[in-house]
Amino acid sequence: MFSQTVEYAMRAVLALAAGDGAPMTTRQIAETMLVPQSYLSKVLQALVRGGLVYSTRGLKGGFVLVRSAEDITLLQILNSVNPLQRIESCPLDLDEHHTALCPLHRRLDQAMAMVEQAFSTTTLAEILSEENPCPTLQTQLQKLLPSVPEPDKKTD
Amino acid sequence: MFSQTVEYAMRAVLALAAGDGAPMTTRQIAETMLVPQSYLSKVLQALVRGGLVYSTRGLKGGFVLVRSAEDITLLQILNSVNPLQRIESCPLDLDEHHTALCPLHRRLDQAMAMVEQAFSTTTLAEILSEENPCPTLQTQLQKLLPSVPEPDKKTD
DNA sequence: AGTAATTTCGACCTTGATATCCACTTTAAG
DNA sequence: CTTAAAGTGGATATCAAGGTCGAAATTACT
Repeated sequence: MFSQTVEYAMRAVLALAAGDGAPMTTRQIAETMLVPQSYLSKVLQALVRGGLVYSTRGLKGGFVLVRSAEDITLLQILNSVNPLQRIESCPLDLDEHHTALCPLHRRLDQAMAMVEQAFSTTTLAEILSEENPCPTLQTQLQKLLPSVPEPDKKTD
Repeated sequence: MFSQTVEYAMRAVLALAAGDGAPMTTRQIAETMLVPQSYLSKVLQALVRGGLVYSTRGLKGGFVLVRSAEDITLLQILNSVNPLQRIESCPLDLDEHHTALCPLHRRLDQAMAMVEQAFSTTTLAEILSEENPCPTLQTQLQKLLPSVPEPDKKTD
């Protein structure tokens, strides 16, 4: 239901949010998040155009988040890459005179509204603060950024 | 978020449910639901393979619903055309040892779960029973099937 | 200042999936 | 046996996903 590009975009922004403030290069993001590097550069450009990340070229350049993790929602990421377009009017209705949707498209639109609602209330900070049962991400991040703390692991 | 094919499939099944029990031809469905006829035949085949509609060839042939409108959900239509695949395990986690999803994919999967839930509890009968503010569909249906009643229109 | 190294940016190219059309074959009714 | 239908396969177009490569920008080092 969500495209590969959306997956990559979310991983990329998550990587930036998880790191220290320093610019991350495409390669760094690609390696930590296991995303094809050459495609990631396009996704990142979409995020730049979407106003979510800022890019600086040249040595020590890379990508940084424009806002802090608390102010970035999943919906913003989705929208800068695959804008979620709600159903405005019933595609079956030729003359767009009335505002109400037919029952079918009301359901379809409601489904999208639910996703929109859920994603618009989920911030990156929220995601990062939850205990993270994805070991790969932590491992990759630690390889790259020694400042990132180890995950709270149950001492067994 | 939903493909064109899904749109067409839902329109087609809705057309069948709205008609009398007699087989409808691809052309009839295409004209009532404003779907490209030549593509619709492929969508209908997917619905046949999905077990939702039954087809008979030859003269007086066409498509009929296998079950009644009360027993067909939007999810079944979606699944026979674009199977909604939930996220089973975090794509970042190479070795699939643990069951829990990471926070990001938990959200993505929750979004799909909501859609799945909404679609699985919506039947065709439910959609048909609501007052229908989509005039085009009614008009087209009446052209084809005189037995279909006029929509409840406020007598003005 | 000049140059080399690093990195994004942008423009093409390939591949695969989706959407659409058309012609031919098969099936069934009369 | 004719005719009306679904079924099937192939041709085509468009879009998404991914790759390649060179140009432009920026920093660092003489």
